[in-house]
Amino acid sequence: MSVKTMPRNRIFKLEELRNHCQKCSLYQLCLPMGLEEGDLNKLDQIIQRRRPVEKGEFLYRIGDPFSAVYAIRAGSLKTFTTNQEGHEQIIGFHLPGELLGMDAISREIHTCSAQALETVSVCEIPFERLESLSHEIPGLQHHLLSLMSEELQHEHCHLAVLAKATVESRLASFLTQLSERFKARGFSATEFNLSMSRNDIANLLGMAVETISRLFTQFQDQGLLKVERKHVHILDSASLHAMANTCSSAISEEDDDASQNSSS
Amino acid sequence: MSVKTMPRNRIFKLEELRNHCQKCSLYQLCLPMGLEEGDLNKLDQIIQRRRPVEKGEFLYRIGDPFSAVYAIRAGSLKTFTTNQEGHEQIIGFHLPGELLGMDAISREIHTCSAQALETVSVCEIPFERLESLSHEIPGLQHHLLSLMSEELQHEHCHLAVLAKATVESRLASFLTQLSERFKARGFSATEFNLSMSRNDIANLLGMAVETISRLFTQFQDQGLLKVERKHVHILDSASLHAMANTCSSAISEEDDDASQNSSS
DNA sequence: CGACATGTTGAAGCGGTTCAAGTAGGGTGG
DNA sequence: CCACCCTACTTGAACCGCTTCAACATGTCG
Repeated sequence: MSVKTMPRNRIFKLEELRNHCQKCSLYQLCLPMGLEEGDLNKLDQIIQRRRPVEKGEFLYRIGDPFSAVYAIRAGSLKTFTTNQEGHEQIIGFHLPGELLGMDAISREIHTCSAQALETVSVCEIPFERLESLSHEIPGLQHHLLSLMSEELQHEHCHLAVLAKATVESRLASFLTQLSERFKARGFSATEFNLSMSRNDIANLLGMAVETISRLFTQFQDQGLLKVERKHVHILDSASLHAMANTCSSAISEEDDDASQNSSS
Repeated sequence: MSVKTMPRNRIFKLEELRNHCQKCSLYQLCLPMGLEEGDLNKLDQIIQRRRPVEKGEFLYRIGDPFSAVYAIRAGSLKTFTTNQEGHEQIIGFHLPGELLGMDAISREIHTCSAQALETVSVCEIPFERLESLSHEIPGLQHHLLSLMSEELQHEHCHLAVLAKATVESRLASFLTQLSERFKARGFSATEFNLSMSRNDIANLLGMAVETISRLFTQFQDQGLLKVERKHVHILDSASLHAMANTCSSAISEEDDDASQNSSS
């Protein structure tokens, strides 16, 4: 019933371990989507809370054996691969409510590293137990597949951006998507802090840091946004969105009113 | 027991519908991996064979309702998205034994189009039935997740290539991976025909057709390969592989002897 | 307060695109 | 079977978007 001996990680207060998913603010984003209360309890029982991962620390590294997936409760991370020459390529930034590590399923070792951009709190979900639970709970299996499918769609858009988009379009696309993700989490879509460095953004978008810097100034001069170090305030999200020219599958259902909102 | 009324598609001879997965040469690549005989039969019963898809025809298009995934039996396809301006971005080329369409799970509509590069034969697998079968068959659920995880890994490498690699490195990476995929299917790893046009390759790798053309001549001059129209003969796969500089997760388990093979 | 990381701005250089022209297949109809 | 066309591919030369290099500014942390 209660969580058994916890592997090498300090655990949190016991009451937090019970019925936590129901209380979690990330309810819709994370795993429990569409599950019934009884099922939620079952899920809760296999979830472990790990001690916070401090900025710069790794949640896992390339080559680590795969044993669990991680749901982000707070903070943000970056995932990246390394090529033969040791060059680091950032795959994505990850926000609360997202599930990390599913790409390791087939090889049973992690194929990218996950590093905290700020202090991060995660739920560790042993994958074997999650998998067997998916056999009992119909919605869970579908939800796992669904999450991976979303990840694929997102990568497809990222591919399209890297393959052909101009630098303006890349940054616009990045900011637009980030804005929408914040919005989905109940934060402001127009004002937020970047937890990642310019270097990380440049890396993700396949360009030079200097170019990112120049673009931020350019966007500011054009009145698209205000930026001061990490803080970004989007002023003209419609233009930014038009500039982004993302692939059609990236378009959310509420795009129309999003562009109406700020076209004034 | 037998397959019911087939939706709008001509069906093949009835005996082909029975126990087919066991006889299929793509046994290890496709779905049945690690399943027992009884399970294979269950799977076989939900699989439908569609009439061949001719070159240029679509298996599905962006926006089509998602009802099935497709296992490629013969031939090859390309999948691509379209951005707001209508620009087509190729996501990947797909060979026999691969499963197509899983990226549509979450939205229940296809987010990319799949078009045949040559005459293609596919097994159509109604997704709802595949999903419920996954509840009965433990290995199947894992296999589905595993396939999607592999797809993610592959996209990660593609991302890394598009973000930073030089044009030489991109084409080398493309050829190396294609070669390995042919090898895995029992074809020659050093001699094969490209089913896609130079245009398609250029699009996939985010560069101009002219550059692809120049690179093929350059590679030939360097003695890395011989190429005549669609036919490619790789002469120095070791150098090509070194040039590729792919992300480490792309490295297959047998890379060592692969590079030894041709380093003479 | 100094030292180091991070970010900004300017100027030069180059990798790859774009434009332009030409070549080669491959299919069609006479 | 050949003449024809059209598409796919190749090759050359000019151009330009972005990177690279360099110098400086600004935060941040011990």
